[in-house]
Amino acid sequence: MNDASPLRTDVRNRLLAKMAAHDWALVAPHLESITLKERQVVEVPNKPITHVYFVETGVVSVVAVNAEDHRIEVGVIGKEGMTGHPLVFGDDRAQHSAYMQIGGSGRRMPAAAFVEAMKQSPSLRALVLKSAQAFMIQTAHTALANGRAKLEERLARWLLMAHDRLDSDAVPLTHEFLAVMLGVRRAGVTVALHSFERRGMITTRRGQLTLVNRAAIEQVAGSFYGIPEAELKRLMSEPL
Amino acid sequence: MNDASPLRTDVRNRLLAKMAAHDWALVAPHLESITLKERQVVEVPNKPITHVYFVETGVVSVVAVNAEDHRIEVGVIGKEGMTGHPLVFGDDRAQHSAYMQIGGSGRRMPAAAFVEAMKQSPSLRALVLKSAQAFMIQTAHTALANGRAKLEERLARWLLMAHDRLDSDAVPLTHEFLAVMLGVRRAGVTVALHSFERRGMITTRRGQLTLVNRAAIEQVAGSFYGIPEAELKRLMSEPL
DNA sequence: GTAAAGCCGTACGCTTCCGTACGGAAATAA
DNA sequence: TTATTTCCGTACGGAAGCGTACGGCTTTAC
Repeated sequence: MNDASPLRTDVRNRLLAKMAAHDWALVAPHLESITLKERQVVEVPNKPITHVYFVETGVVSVVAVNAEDHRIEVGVIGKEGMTGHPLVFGDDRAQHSAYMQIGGSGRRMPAAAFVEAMKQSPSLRALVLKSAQAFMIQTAHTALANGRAKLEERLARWLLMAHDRLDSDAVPLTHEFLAVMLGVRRAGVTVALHSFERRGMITTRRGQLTLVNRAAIEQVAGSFYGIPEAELKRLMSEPL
Repeated sequence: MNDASPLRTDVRNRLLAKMAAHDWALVAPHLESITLKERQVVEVPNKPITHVYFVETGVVSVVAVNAEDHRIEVGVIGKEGMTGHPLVFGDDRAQHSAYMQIGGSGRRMPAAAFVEAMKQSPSLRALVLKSAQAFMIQTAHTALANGRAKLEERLARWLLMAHDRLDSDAVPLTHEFLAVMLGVRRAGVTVALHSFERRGMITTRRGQLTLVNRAAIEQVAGSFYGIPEAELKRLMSEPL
């Protein structure tokens, strides 16, 4: 498997990195490096997907919304994955809202080019299907956490998922946005983060918090964290 | 599209019914009619999937479970769909627990035969991908309901989803099982169902409830019900 | 027919989290 | 600098739902 193509040396997205050489050759010409600013919208519900984003730094929030504007995050995407899963299923439009929750950078390619590449390569299809499956598992466990976990457990889970996708221990987010993602009160997040800080698990300052004791946070999240991560690892370490 | 093959006349599963003739020809020889008793286990977490089930009557619950045995239903499957979605993604094992929540009947085929048929037919792949996507949308909205809806709203949503998949207005389930699926107390379900009954929305008797005013139940569920159903319709009415 | 098991109705105290709101501190804009 | 906005800390009453439990009714098993 030759993946020593010059352009690939600085690819940090794990899907792009894992692609077979011939799939990379299919995809690379259409890739565009792009900075992803926080709050930048990536997908709009019921609108056609314009690009597939391969995140390299930063975190995308995928947020389900209903007719009464109730909303909640159903999953996050970072350097381990890609946006635009509906394309993988043969659909052309997004179901959920998706936007950069934490700014960063990545590559993107037009949806049409992605669909064309999928059509041409079974191995590429296999790879992106695994990515979609990993995301689906994440969504299922989000449903589990939403239904059964307490605020602190869910918040800890979210911090761990963000941490997994960042290169630093700092999470540049306001309480307000954490609250929106979890579907809880802003004030509730403030109190919970305070508790975490008092217990030496994080430090905080305006608009940012920093993990300082990940193990303790894992303990709070308990078994609500871990399965999607283990499954992702399994899926991505399997041979194509 | 010739779908007048003799065996197809009594096919009530919508996926099987929608298959192109050549896909049906690929699948049919491996199908086995089967009765699906309530509580019958269909998939076990982390175990290989043995069969794909095309439900014709009855309802399958797909339940996510974590290491501490917290569990919650992440989706239901009836005559509109199939079990064994991980196979569609190229995986051979189940992530979640799946079992007949309401008994019925259907057809099943061995997982290996299903995988082989998928390999041979792009149109079959396209169809089952749509089914998987529809289920994924359902899971996302379950996550939304779990995080933001009240018990009554969630219960109403569940009753509607079950009703959509049954041929009668009767739902043969105990409060206990409804509670397990929603991840709430059995007593909470009892009280909520009482309220529904007082409001003339359902009638109840031991181990069974009957919808009598579906519109009223839809009103309780509000916008937590409907999007996955609309999306399913859209996906299944699209050309392949 | 009697016993056992399963299911439902109800209750009480308690935890969690909501809705709302207000003031102050920090950052940003003018 | 000053004004404005954003963000955070805190508070209070209240709603929702939990854990637990007990008793009675219904169905099933023997």
